[in-house]
Amino acid sequence: MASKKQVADSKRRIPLQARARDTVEVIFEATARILLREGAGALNTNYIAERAGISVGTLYGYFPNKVAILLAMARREITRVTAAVVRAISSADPEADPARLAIRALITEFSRHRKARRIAFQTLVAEGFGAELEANMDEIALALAARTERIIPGRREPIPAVSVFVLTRAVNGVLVSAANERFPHMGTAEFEDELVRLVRGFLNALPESQ
Amino acid sequence: MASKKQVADSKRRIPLQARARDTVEVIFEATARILLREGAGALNTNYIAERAGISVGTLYGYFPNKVAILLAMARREITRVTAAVVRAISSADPEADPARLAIRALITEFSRHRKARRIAFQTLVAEGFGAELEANMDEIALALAARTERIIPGRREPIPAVSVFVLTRAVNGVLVSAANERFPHMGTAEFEDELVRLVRGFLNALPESQ
Amino acid sequence: MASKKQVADSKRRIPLQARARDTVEVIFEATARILLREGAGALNTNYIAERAGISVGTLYGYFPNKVAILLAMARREITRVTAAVVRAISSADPEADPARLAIRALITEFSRHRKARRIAFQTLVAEGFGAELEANMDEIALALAARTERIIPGRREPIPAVSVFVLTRAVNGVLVSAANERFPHMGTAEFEDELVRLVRGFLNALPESQ
Amino acid sequence: MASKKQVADSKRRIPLQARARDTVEVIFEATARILLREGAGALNTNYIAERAGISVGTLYGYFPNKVAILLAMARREITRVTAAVVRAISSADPEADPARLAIRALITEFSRHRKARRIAFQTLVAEGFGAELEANMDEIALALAARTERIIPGRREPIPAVSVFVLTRAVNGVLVSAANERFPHMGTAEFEDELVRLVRGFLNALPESQ
DNA sequence: GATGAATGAGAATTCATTCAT
DNA sequence: GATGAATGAATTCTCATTCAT
Repeated sequence: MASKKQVADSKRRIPLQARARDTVEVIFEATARILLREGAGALNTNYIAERAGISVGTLYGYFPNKVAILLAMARREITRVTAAVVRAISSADPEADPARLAIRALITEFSRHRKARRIAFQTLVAEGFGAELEANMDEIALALAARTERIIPGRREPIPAVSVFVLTRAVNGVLVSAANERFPHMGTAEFEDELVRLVRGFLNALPESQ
Repeated sequence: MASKKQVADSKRRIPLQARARDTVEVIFEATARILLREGAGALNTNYIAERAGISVGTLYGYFPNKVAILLAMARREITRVTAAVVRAISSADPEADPARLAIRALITEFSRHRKARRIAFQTLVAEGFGAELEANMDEIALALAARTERIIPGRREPIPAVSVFVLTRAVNGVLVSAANERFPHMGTAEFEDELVRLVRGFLNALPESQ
Repeated sequence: MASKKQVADSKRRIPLQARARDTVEVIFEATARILLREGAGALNTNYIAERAGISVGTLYGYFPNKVAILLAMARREITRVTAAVVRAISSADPEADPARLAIRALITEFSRHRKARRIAFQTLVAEGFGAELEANMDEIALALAARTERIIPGRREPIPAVSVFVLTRAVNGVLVSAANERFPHMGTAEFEDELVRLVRGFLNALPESQ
Repeated sequence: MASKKQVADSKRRIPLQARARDTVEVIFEATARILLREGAGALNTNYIAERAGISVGTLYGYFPNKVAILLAMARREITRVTAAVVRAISSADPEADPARLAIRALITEFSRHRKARRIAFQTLVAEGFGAELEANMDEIALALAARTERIIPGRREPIPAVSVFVLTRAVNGVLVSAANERFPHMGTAEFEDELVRLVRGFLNALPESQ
């Protein structure tokens, strides 16, 4: 790693055409595969290009530097997860428990790409881009908060920031660990139930919930 | 030419004598200081040795490579945290809530060395030794489980494995995030209360708790 | 960190294009020059690159390590010597003694590059590729054997394997020693005569030479 | 390799006592084993000491530097071979052919230690100590020359220097190759016969052999 | 005499990035 | 747009040798 320059390069071509989108995809896949199979230590731009079946020069046509690749991967992942959760909450059966819907969506998303995504995230945190990554959890929280009343019937005041922090990071922590440790119950109803219990238990224990 | 890298490690100086322990300590301190003040990108073996006031050769007498240093640091940290929590639960005032004692000890430990430890941990996970990290959480859980009755008055059956998993990883997730994101409430009573609420809320919601 | 050394060599630039051949040549020349003028102790990859007027990185694009350079040089040299001798035997005056032609060609070839080739050869043997060296002698012997009748007039049966071994290694031993010891008579007619005498004397002493 | 200093160190203790002789022996054995099993590239003083079961410090008590170890090994070997051959020529049945006796002794000696000795020699030649090593062959030649008349009945004039050179290096070359290539016929009567044929054939072909 | 931790100059090797084709 | 050879600063790692105990 130890990058020297990280100046955003605005004149890089934006992936608009199908070809360009393919190339980016191919780069992401190669990166994920290396991260997954050989670890962060084996990740380097020449190797990514080789595995992606393109030349380094081409790779640098799409990303200004190595960190940018990881950053783009992580951002896309974040966007995906957030969108999936928000969609789940919004579009679903109005009878259903929004917390459970959110958790179900999160479990589904976290089951994909597992390790590669985590390593991408970690690399980024190590490079100092952690803040951006955490922000998305608050976005999800926000979407849920908009339905506070449905989640905590009768409650009107917004949930305190500290509580939001604890709850979101708790859920995230469970999912990350489950993905990392290849937790065997990851996809089961039991696991979902436990996570829901975690959330509901916490919310029910909130004070002046009235 | 083309040396075959002798069995290695067997010839590594083993930290047994006082002098050796000092050297390892000095290497850890230098590593932590660099990580803290200059970031992971500035970490290299020559620099560690220089800051530690020893020669590179000596450093390589104790660790086979850079990653090994981080790994050793992470492992030591794990041992420390686990020990501190177990100690807190065991030795303390029998009136006190064991869950709160554990959380308080965890918060204290996670507040130390933040950045250095985080990078060491990330290395450990990135290199595929994540299992060790998780193992210690289960050790803590075990210590707590031994006091199930005190934590959940009246309950006799052991808490199910999935529940233990969810709870431990939830707490860990919150603490890791708080440390990583330099969460401003990290040391406050409010934060502790919220974490305790997370735990108690979950436990109280457990079924057939009788 | 801890890179796993990607499959390697597959990504090594393969000397096919004119440019690449030039680079390899330039590396060989620089290596030979250093060996010649400053000895094996002064040979290191950075220095080779510097003398070759290329960057170390480029050098590593063509050879995976220092030993590989010496190995490649030795192999090329083997090929050269063998080809020169075979050519001498085949294309020359039908009146001439093939044994003398072969010896003359060998002396000519062994007089070139002396030191550089010797070190390259030694490396090859020391690294366990000695068999290659020997293989070429057998190839020369084969070429000569095809002319057995011209060499030993009247003889029909092939020369026994042990005899071939002794004769080829004897000639090789003399030439190697002459090159290594900077034998002052190396280029003289007297030296050639003595070698021819060695060969002829041996052949004439062969039994059942009907 | 690439030693910087090679000043002979006269104040080194001379191996006189049994203990000292043992230590030297143990060092030689370790060196030979490494050379044999792992090649010249794996040879370093720390490793030799480790394999020899002594400390580096002790090793340096017996040899002033790394090259000195190889040199001592090679010298001892040379002395052995030379002595064995001279002994064979002198003490044996006066009826026997001295050339054959010498060759038989040489074969016996070359069958021992094979590769390790060769690598020691090569290393030394590469370090510039080749001349000394070659000298011994001339010593053997001298011992044989003293019996010229017995070897070439009737001849009085000494054999010319060039002829001596060719003959000694030829025999040496055959033996070295046989040892290196683990020539299967190394110990057979046939092999001995061929070598004798090489010598006798050459000698008989010498001019003015009145 | 033996020990082995420490030294540090020096050699090997990597990899992000550029740029001429 | 793509290519991939070239670059070289930066790092990792080695090992002969010393010397205090």
